[in-house]
Amino acid sequence: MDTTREIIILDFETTGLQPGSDRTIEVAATLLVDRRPVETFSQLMHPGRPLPGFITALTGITDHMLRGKPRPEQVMHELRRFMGARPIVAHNASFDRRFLLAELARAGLVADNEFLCTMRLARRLLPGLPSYRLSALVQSLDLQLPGASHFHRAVADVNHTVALWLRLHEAIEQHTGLTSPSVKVLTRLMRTSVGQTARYLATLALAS
DNA sequence: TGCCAGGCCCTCTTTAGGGCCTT
Repeated sequence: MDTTREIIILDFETTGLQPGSDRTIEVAATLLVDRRPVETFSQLMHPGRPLPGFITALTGITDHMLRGKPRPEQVMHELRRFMGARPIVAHNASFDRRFLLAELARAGLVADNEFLCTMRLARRLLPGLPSYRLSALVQSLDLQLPGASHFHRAVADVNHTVALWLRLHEAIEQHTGLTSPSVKVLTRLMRTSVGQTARYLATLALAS
């Protein structure tokens, strides 16, 4: 699927950093059609163990909030249907990709969706910023959203990632004239070294 | 028992090391 006309913006909250031993506790996924949010899937999940104190402090999610919630492997079936084969966008996408594949595998599912990373794209399209963590980008690019100020909750982080995704499209259009870059172009851009980005964007501008 | 990721990115680099980013 080489078009970004329909795309999924994804974010997981988890019990830690290791997909092999940690579990997902919250997911949010927003379907964008022609860059407009159409539908959001979100769900808290019970990881089957008490939350580390650090995670409760980071996310605000408590054991009490997860009581009675479905296990991740139950939620993955619904998430898989919601995402379909659409490309997936996430901030530091390798993290969410590894957790998605691990939880899908526990549910007996697989996925081969393309992944696009707003952090890697931002480093190339918006160079010179002091930090590329999501909260810092939201602040430095003035992307704050009403009612979505709590970072490290899945829906809020997805909403901020949507805003960043749209801002990155503005930058691509400014540099190249492309209004709807393909997955292939965005993947190539992500894999271009930071130092070679200007050259690649110039190539795209000439071709468009 | 003790320890615990993975991958990108920069630079005082490439026979490497450390910081960043995700939770």
